[in-house]
Amino acid sequence: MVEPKHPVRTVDRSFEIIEIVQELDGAGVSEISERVDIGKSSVHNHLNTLVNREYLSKEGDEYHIGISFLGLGAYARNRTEIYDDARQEIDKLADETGELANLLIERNKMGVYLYQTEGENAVELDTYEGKQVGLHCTGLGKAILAFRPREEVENILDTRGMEPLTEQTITDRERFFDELDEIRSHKYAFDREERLTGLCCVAAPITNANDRSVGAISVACPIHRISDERFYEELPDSVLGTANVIELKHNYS
Amino acid sequence: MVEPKHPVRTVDRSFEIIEIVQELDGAGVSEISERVDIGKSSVHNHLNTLVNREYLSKEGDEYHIGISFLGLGAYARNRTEIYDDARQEIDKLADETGELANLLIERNKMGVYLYQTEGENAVELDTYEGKQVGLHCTGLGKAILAFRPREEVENILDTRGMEPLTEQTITDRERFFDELDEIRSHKYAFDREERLTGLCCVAAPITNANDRSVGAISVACPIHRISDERFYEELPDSVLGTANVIELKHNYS
DNA sequence: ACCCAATATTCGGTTATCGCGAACGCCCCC
DNA sequence: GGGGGCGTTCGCGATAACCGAATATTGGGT
Repeated sequence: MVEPKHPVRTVDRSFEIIEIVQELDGAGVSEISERVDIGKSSVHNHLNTLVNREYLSKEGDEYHIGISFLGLGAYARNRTEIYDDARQEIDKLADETGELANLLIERNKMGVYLYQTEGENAVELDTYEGKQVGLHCTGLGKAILAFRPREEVENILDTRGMEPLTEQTITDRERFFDELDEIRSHKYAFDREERLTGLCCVAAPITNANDRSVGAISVACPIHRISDERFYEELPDSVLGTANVIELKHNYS
Repeated sequence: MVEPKHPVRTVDRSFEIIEIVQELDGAGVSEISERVDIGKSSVHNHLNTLVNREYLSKEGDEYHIGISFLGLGAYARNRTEIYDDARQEIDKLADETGELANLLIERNKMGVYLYQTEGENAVELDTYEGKQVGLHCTGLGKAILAFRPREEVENILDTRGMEPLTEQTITDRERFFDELDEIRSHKYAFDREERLTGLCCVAAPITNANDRSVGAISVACPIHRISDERFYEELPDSVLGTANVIELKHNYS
């Protein structure tokens, strides 16, 4: 997390370009050149170097993210502790509930969606595998933080802040810790429009033998389509059950 | 596919380092330095620049592939024509057959595994999402090539060669084209230990409205566990059925 | 069919910076 | 407690990354 003493600027520039290509959903030389404030010729060299290595693809005059990143990404995901143990169970959870089921882990003080499966009636969302979100504003993130030492949570909030994404996002630190206490006692967390207006979810942590969270799972659904009973009883049951199975797999095999 | 006139060497070096970190499944400075033939100090600067951008992670004295690549990889996968249409059907196929079901596309004259799901009795394999393989040596690859113009296939074979991976890999070009004819007439392909000894699979192309393949799906299983009837009749039925559903989704929605 | 504008691409000179090698510091293992 | 193998820091010199202008290419409008 420490700034390198001698950063390789050229590499920084290249990844900046890659990230811009993703953000813009494909872009040409001139457009990128303006954005990164590097001359067109230089941008051109970067782009072609990356195309040559197949990390970008060139489609007409637009450059796009190449499929080679998938190999690296899937590899990184497989290296995580819980992906393999959780995957099938998430599928089942989505199947049972008909909703969108998710798996999130913490990495570098951020939440990273590792996997998601859409049930029959799943909402269409802005989440995708690999997407990073602040830990303070999702049920998943709260579930993870509830099973981390307070000082670690403080440290995460200090670094990443508590930017509100909706009117419901918790921004008061003391209230946030109260909520974590609550979550710790039930072993599941609710999210009522804290990250996205209209969206609610029920999440549960996956903890290891030392009662430290290694990730969290959730079911998400539109708030206007769900009864109180389902939200406060059925879904927590399903999510807790699934979390339990994953924990068993993870800790005793 | 053309060598850039003015490659950005520093970027090349960085990606070489990244690829070595993946190959070695995590590595330290010295080990990498020897492999890429760049001084330790320089490798160190590259590594820390990448860690800073969270594309690598540092675990003790070992550097590892970072989860950030997953965002780029998943993004690239979602941009493909058929991933979204195929995913659920592949799941069903794995469920029905109990075996390992795969989705492959062609990119840059190579086969890229986009998705795979393990059924109940699935073999453990060396494939993972994002993995690239030669198109000539898998059932999936042959299914794709069977529905491409001959000159395009020639071009692919010229570029990527026909390196044999097992004793069964087809290396004779005329025999290969005969096989493609055969595949074209049935709309499915067999692979009997052509890529991996002991492994067989049944594959079918996904074609678009112009009868050009946009990908292929398959079921893979160990050759010693399967009866002739299942291999030559049941599995082709399932695979063809699934391919058909995917084609409908893809072409008419 | 033509032209014009916008974009991608090429090329040579300049200077930032990348990589080297030596020195330092650290930790583990003998 | 010492030695060998690491990772890390630092300053110098050569390299190659960047810039800007010139050239090629593409597409759209009349």
